[in-house]
Amino acid sequence: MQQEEYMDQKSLKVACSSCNLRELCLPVGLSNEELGRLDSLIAGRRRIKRGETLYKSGDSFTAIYAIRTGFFKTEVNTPDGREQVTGFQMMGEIVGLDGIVQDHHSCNAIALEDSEVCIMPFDRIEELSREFGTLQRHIHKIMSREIVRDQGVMLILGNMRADERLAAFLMNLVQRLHARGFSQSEVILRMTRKEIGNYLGMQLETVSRTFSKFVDDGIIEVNQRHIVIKDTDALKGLLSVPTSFSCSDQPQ
Amino acid sequence: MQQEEYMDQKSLKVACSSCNLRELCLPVGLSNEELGRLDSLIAGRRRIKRGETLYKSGDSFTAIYAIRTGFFKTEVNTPDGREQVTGFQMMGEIVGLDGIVQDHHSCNAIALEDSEVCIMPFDRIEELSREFGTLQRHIHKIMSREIVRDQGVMLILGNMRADERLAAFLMNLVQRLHARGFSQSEVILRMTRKEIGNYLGMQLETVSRTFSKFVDDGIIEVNQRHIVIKDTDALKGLLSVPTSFSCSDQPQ
DNA sequence: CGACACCTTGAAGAGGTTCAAGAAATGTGG
DNA sequence: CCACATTTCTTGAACCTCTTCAAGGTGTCG
Repeated sequence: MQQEEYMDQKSLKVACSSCNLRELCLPVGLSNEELGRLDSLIAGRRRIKRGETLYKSGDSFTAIYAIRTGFFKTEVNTPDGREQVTGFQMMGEIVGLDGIVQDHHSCNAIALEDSEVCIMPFDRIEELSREFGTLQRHIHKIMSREIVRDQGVMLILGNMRADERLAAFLMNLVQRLHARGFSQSEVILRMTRKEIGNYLGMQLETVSRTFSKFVDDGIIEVNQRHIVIKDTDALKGLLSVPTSFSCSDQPQ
Repeated sequence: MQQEEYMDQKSLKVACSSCNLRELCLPVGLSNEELGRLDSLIAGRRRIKRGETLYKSGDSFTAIYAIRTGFFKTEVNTPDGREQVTGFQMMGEIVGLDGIVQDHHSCNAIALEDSEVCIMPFDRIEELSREFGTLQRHIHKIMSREIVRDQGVMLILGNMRADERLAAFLMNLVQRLHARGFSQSEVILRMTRKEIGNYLGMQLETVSRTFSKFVDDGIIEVNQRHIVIKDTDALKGLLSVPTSFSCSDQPQ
């Protein structure tokens, strides 16, 4: 099942220095020399098919992963069968940081579409971090960003009503996609209503109904998973807070 | 207002090596030599009176703080006046990690009782981290622990009903206090019903009512902020998940 | 001792859940 | 490539948990 398809490093040119995500991923702000050294940090790549797990709760922690292509969700499970989606991750984003503290992962990372990740062994990261202050600082920022993102999710879950939650979710998604060169007003959702609802602390029926309400209000168009945002201001207005508060994206 | 009461480092013996929290705080697992060097990491201490802020959203980030005595809450604010309590921190725990990513803090840290913290300038931490792999790893674990804790809060906010949330909150609090040598069955709450409610995504009236229900069921005794847990199993039973899932505490 | 913040409890109401049914899309195997 | 099974999505209606509004009680601090 979990056949690890490690790629030959040379033949597939696994290199941050030539990756078109280098502005979004780990290497941000590194010098050319540092960037060259960084390439040695990638142990290889791995393809994960839709529905398969990159890692799951309890797996021993060895590496963090940079998403090259595709889309993931992370979820925590409880022994009594409940689960909570803790985030959706797209290309250029890093997953796996949850595993550091216990040397085992504490959540599952599941591909929502066929995906590919760069494998970055964590000892190697720590090693290089001791050498390069820039990389060290960058790793710290990535972890801090995750903490700040989580604060934003708590705000959504603790303070907002259904329509505000969904508006915040959509705005956040579109913003992150826009930073990657995609449309500011269109999204193809990679997750089901159920997964959205679980993430936002509501039932799938409520998600569906709220989408329908947005359509009635002329704010969006919905065709299954294809969402067109017709009135961005109205969507922002539902939050009445700057759209940055729950941004999982690279700020600096 | 924000008069920074830096203490003389020598006169007050600001030293991890002689701190009675060293088993819970930063120095965990360091050798004696490392521990000696670590002392140089503490730039001093600061006292924060009840109600005052250690740092607030927008403050420039210079240091993280180890709580020596007292109790804090962290909260994020939105421009439209809403706020969300993102955590309660007690002695031996670290606050301030939210500031790394933007070089400015993204939340407020407010003392819920007269408190004292150790100031640990972050450049100094990064410097020493490059030297000591043990410290480096430890910093990474602290940040990862915060991420895992936040996942637990998301689970509470996204999946649980009022009574489950409050039970989880109480269990978590008591557990962390127990690890610090306090009673396993008694707590003096340092926060108001309103703050508990805000943290748990419910109204203060619901918190109050749920406490009353627990009392009726013989699970706890309540005298204002003094809580006695009479039936730990019943409290755990309300969760039906191991009590570790939302633990903000030092696992390893 | 009085002012203020905090807590409790009741009653009415709203937002969201749950249950149910049907429609649409997707995937599978022949 | 089509037919069938399965998953996903939408919508309705009843119900329930939690919120909101209100009032009174309790504790605390100057």
